Amino acid sequence: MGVKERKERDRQEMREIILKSAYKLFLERGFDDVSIRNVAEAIEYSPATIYLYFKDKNEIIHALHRQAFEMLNKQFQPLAKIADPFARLSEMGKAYIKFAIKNAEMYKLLFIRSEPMEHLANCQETEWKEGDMAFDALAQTVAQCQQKGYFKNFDTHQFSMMTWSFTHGLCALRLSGHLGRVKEERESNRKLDQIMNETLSTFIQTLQKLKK
Amino acid sequence: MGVKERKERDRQEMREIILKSAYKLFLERGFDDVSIRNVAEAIEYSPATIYLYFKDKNEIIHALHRQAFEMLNKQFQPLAKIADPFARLSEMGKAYIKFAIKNAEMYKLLFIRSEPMEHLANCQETEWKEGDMAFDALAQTVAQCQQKGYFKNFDTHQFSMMTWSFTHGLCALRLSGHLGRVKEERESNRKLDQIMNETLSTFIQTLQKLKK
DNA sequence: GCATTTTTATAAACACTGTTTAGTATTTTA
DNA sequence: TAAAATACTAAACAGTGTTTATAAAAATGC
Repeated sequence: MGVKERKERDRQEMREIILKSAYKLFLERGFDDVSIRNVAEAIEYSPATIYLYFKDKNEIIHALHRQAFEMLNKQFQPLAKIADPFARLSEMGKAYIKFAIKNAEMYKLLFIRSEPMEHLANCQETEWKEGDMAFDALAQTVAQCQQKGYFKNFDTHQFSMMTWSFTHGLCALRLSGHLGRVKEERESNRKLDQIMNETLSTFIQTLQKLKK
Repeated sequence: MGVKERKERDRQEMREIILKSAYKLFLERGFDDVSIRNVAEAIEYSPATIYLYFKDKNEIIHALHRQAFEMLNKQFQPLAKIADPFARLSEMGKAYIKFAIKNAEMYKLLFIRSEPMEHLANCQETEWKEGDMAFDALAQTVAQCQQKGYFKNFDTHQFSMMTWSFTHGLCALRLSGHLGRVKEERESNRKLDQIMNETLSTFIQTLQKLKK
């Protein structure tokens, strides 16, 4: 009588196959240039079959969104062992930027696209575990910095929001192509990666001076 | 023999009509939900006619992109009369955020969408007057702050990049719907506008402490 | 003024998109 | 083995950006 269980396993397996294929195609061609038909062709099923396993394209997006968040959180895990919280904060910034550059399409999915957030809102999900986990890692580090005397008289949450806004802004400008269009960067022959590192350094320097 | 001149005027007029209609529809429905056919219907011409005046949809986007930049630069103009450069910098941040919230679709066009930048690259345009103007307004203010003793030992350009990254990041997170999904913000009943202002304040405070 | 060339506009088509429906195989259950 | 449930798909629907062939209108040359 394990039929139902096996069917459920098969179902999840098929979902995984679809997601894996979609993920691969998204990385290759970018998000907007992959259609349901492309995914169907890749897994050698008809387009309609996809809709037996996912409500619509947004549900696929959202599933990948969760996976991408797990990837990002994994990038942060090794940094937990850095004892000095300020050094850790700095390395988190670097890791964040590195992730955004290396996984551009995934980063867009995580933080730039509106669809995943809209899907979340449509599902009436009030929680958002993956997102909270990533932000908490930042907020905790900020809190520990404050315990060590940095950023005194700042609200921990507000301060964390600020650092996230900065780092995201830098990544977003890079991925949208705006960074390379700034006059100074156009005319210099510095690589975009270098520009980003320098801008991050400027921010870290700024924070460093806040140690009372 | 002024026929050619009149025809050129008519041509520009038609381009304006198309742009005006497209702009209106974009504001109403958002960018992705307006098709060439919608624009054509609004101006009571066939879709193919649009292609006699614009190479493709991207050229329309780019034309609106330029107009949006002029709008943004106009928002900054009144701030030029603020004598204290630090106060001006602060007000520029506020004006920037206000613009992003009030003209969400235009902001997306300006700084989030990749298409306008891609179009710029495809045209082999090396210059970017509108963009430079906006950034220069920021860089000049930063430079004047430095003359007054703020942000000493920082590179003007790097520092300007940092402030832009922060402000853009904040706006981008808001417009993509991520801001309202942060745990603390979910659970508080503060308005998103208020959150943004508080985060900006935190940033301004941070900068203020950099006055040697 | 009339024929010829140039310009302007469009209907229809092309190759796509996400998604739904109706119908056919296959598998499970009774 | 017959009935019910499940898995799958071909075809269609309504839309997208864009191109092409064709018809109407306007400007030009004689």
